[in-house]
Amino acid sequence: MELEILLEKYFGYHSFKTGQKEVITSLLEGKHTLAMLPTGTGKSLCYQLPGYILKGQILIVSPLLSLMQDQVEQMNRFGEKRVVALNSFLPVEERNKVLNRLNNYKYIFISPEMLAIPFIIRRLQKLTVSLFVVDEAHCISQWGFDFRPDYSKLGDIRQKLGNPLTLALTATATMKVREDIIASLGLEVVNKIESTIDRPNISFYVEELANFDEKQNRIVELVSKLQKPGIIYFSSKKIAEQVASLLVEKGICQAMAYHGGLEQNTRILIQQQFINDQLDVICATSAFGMGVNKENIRFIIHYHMPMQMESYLQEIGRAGRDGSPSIAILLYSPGDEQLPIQLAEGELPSVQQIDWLFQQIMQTQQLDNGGINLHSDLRDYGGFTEIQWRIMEELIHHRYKPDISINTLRDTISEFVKERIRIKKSNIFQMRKWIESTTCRRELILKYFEETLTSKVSLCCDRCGIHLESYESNGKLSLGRHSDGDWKDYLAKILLNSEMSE
DNA sequence: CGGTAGCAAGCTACCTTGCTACCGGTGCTGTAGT
Repeated sequence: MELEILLEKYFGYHSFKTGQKEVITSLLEGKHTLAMLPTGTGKSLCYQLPGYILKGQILIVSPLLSLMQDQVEQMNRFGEKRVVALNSFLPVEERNKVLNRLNNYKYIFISPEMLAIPFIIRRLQKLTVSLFVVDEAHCISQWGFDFRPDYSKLGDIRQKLGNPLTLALTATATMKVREDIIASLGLEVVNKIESTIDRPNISFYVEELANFDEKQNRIVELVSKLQKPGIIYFSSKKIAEQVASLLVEKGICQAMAYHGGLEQNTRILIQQQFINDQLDVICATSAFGMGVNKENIRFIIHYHMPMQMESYLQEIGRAGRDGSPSIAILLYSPGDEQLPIQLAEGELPSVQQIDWLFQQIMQTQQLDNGGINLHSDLRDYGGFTEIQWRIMEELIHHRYKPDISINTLRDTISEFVKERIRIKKSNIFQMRKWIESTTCRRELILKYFEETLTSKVSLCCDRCGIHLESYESNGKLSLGRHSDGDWKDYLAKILLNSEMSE
């Protein structure tokens, strides 16, 4: 009862959404908690409310600067001023001020990278962190092994902060990812609160097309007929821009491309315009989506397949937050899996590069108790990308021990890299298996997340095709991609049927 | 793997064809003074 009073007092809500109270109760009982709650169920309340009960600071690890800024602004609007985002947005002078009076803040948002800086940890150690929160905790597993290695240091940091009570929040995590999160954070006993990942109002549709041109034409067709707004996902910044221009030139919709290559301000502007309904369609790379709270997204089209089922689920999960019927369409051409495979291989250093680097180390460097000193010239000569080089630095630093030989070190690192590529390829293969499968797509996704489908939804997927079959039996329409007008009618019928079934 | 940019050869006088090399996604970040 007491929790409801706090909820009303500080947030103005009368009742909790699914899972919130359970998570908060678990934390207040002192249990480390892994909460898997669907997006849009107010995950941030799960750490904000305990802040009014627990003494000391709430430290929230967040993956994106923009996400932190949003949270801080939102909390300020709710009247909570003791909030700060400790990151590189904060000018140095101000950052020092904040660091000198951290005690005045109740909620501290921080990136894993900043959290890895010894100077920052020393400051944080002076506080009493009563709750350590990892927001979007699947990033530990998705990014921690290579792209953002600081994600894998959170366990050490937790320990340095005195093993505080911990909350890991995510919307999509397989059993394996949940295990990664728990192991990486060094948690022993964990209370898991999990809700289904199924989104019954999102239908699945996979369509095979011969090539690039067909895909492009199909996108034009689909976007002109589908109810908007929507997002189209690409694995290439250039193609995202091309398609956005094409859609605008043809007068089909207000579209803009969104990817990591754009200026930070431009990105914020485009996202805002989309949220405010000034844009119908975003042609995006995987950079788009985290923290986008838009209720009425009606379709998600995949021009390229994502690199794993988790990413796919996260991306399509941005549709239909309002509960109305929405559709996820994936366009596939044979051989599409080659692009993600190339991306996966290119992210990690190759075995050849590793061998070369260790040759250089053996020829030119002396080992001392400080470990291996890597000269940055080697990066350029060895043709390492920024990410590959950082992975090498991390691995060498992390796995070097004075009592192992340099050859052993090289071999362990090579093995690690090979294993990572094997896992990534297997994720891509899983994705392709789903695309090619002839059975119910929803059932397969749930199976992938170790869930079973309990009740069949009326608008499921192209494989279930209940509505499609009944449609065809009228002898008029089919969902073939050659039937221009039919598609619109088909969707109209989908929407009508679902309204009736509600 | 598949698309494309850039260049050279081939064929005929400006355009086509063919070869090669290359690219493809996600984000964070301490500083100054001794």
